[in-house]
Amino acid sequence: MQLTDKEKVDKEKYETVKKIFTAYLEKQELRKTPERFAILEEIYTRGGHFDVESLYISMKNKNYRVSRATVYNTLDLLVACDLVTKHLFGENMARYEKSYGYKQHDHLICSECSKIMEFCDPRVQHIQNMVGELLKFKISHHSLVLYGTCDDQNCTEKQQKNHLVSI
Amino acid sequence: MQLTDKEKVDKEKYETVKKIFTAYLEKQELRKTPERFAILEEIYTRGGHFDVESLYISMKNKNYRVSRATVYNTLDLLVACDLVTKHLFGENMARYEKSYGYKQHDHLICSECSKIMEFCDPRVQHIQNMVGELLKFKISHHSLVLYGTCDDQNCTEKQQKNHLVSI
DNA sequence: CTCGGTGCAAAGCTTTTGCATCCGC
DNA sequence: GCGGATGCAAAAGCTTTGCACCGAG
Repeated sequence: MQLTDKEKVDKEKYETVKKIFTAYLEKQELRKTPERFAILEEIYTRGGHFDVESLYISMKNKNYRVSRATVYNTLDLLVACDLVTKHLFGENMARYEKSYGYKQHDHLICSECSKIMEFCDPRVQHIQNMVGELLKFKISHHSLVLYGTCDDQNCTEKQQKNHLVSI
Repeated sequence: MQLTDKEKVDKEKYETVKKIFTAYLEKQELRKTPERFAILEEIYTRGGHFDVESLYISMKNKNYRVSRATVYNTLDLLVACDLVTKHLFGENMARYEKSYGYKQHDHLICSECSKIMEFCDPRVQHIQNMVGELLKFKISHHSLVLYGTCDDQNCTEKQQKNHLVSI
């Protein structure tokens, strides 16, 4: 079977994160189970932001035998070793995002069509450093989300939730 | 009964927000029910951040007959007319905060003891404006939360969740 | 009098937990 | 083979919904 360029890149990236995850599991004396790697692979070969249920469904659709419990458990491990980032975008549900090899960024969400966009601004880091020093906090990470409505022609049409696009 | 200075200020502030809420209800052609005002009063006479359950319990303890459904419904209205702000601080539960007469601020949360602190930095507003223009979004609001650990002597002792302090 | 709002309880949804079984080490 | 990890299902926790009744306009 022929792979597209994008699929090749994803596959290579997966090989790298697999090594990182393996090292993490060994250091923490956790077992290298096939489920854990299957979940990591699924995350790194699919695109953009996702929630637990859609990841679970994707794997079920591929006839992979996993349980929600294992998905939740593995996501916690992946967040702990910085391969995945967890977001709470004002919904009552967590969203996740692969984070290895992607530069730090923040999010902008359309309240109408739920489109998610990303942006970088170094000032966020400056604020984080300054406020941490001022209030004597060791800041580990931050979450900046801008909420608004986008200009998209399509926006008002597709009011469907969970329709996600990244730039 | 004698009121303290702080209680007087709270009472005066409540009179103001009561007018704002009344105007909002009239404009939206919603009914001015006693429950709605009782909830508003409870919020503006108690301090800091709160969650739905603690607000509900507070009112129950005062023998006020309310239902959780009404609390949720009224909070939505108060958020809609900008008298209350809703936050999702990375817990699976919403936190609320009275917002009339308080200047815009962002939050800093201690991952160990759940202490919540507040800070202001005008650069956040600048970032919001710039990014909105750049990506063609009409930004309505934002959420910036810094996560870390505080220096407090007490911090590691009181690992209890939900212990909140504001500055 | 009308019908929007309320209280109560049941249902919904995401996430966590308990337990028997499985399999990495 | 031991003990951590898994799958499944049940439970937990926050929020929403359905329905009969109440009361604001």
